[in-house]
Amino acid sequence: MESALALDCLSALAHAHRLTLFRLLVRAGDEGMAVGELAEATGMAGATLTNHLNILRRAGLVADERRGRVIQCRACYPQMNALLGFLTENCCAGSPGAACTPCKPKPARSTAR
Amino acid sequence: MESALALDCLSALAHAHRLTLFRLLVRAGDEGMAVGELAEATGMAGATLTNHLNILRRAGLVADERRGRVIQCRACYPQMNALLGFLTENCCAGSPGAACTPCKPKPARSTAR
DNA sequence: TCCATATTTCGAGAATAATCGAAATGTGGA
DNA sequence: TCCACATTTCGATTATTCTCGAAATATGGA
Repeated sequence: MESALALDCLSALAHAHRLTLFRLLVRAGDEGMAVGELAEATGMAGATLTNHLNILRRAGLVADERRGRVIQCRACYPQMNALLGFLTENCCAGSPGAACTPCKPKPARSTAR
Repeated sequence: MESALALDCLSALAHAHRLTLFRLLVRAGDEGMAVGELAEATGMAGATLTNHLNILRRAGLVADERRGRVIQCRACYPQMNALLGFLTENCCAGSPGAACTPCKPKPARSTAR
């Protein structure tokens, strides 16, 4: 996966609503869920939902298919796997037995502004 | 990993400069890189760099340690792995032999506004 | 103690993203 | 053909994020 596409994927997932949508679809499996079902599950306004779905679609993380009047969405597992591969690429390079020491998130003092 | 932390991690990585920084650190291995080295490698202004590093630190993706006057940063592999685990959690649930059909990113017609 | 170096915080302006009502589009059925 | 339903696009407003100069803080050495 190219860096630009990885960035699209990460940006797509880096939003509470979109992460929720994506996870709903991941759990829904191959059958997926209709846009209307997603609207009902999340309580989002139609336009807002479409906006978020478009972002996920452009990133290749969600695919859809029209079934009559309904549009059925599903998660694109391969794209997600490609993203994971991109992130771990060259991981621990140069440090053979890399310690991979755990570290905790900082308590956030003045939040990046 | 909790959803809120995953969101922090994804948001942290969902920015070209921060993704570049993180990947530089991933490749640098356990030894990591000094803030000054990162500044030189990326050409970012000091304040901008600190801002981005803070975001990565708060997400727990980057840790650092002072060595004299220099602050040495390194990628936190375990946090990254936890993020990957979060994303694949419940993957393909409900669809035993899930097709995982590939799908291409949409060509982006009117870009989500 | 005083200075040079490394990095962070502050503060403000510019750019980008999120939200939603209303109007437009596409589809199936009467 | 005409209508109801599902979803998307348009347009404008509000909120958030990015960026960077300048000032502040921390450290080691003279």
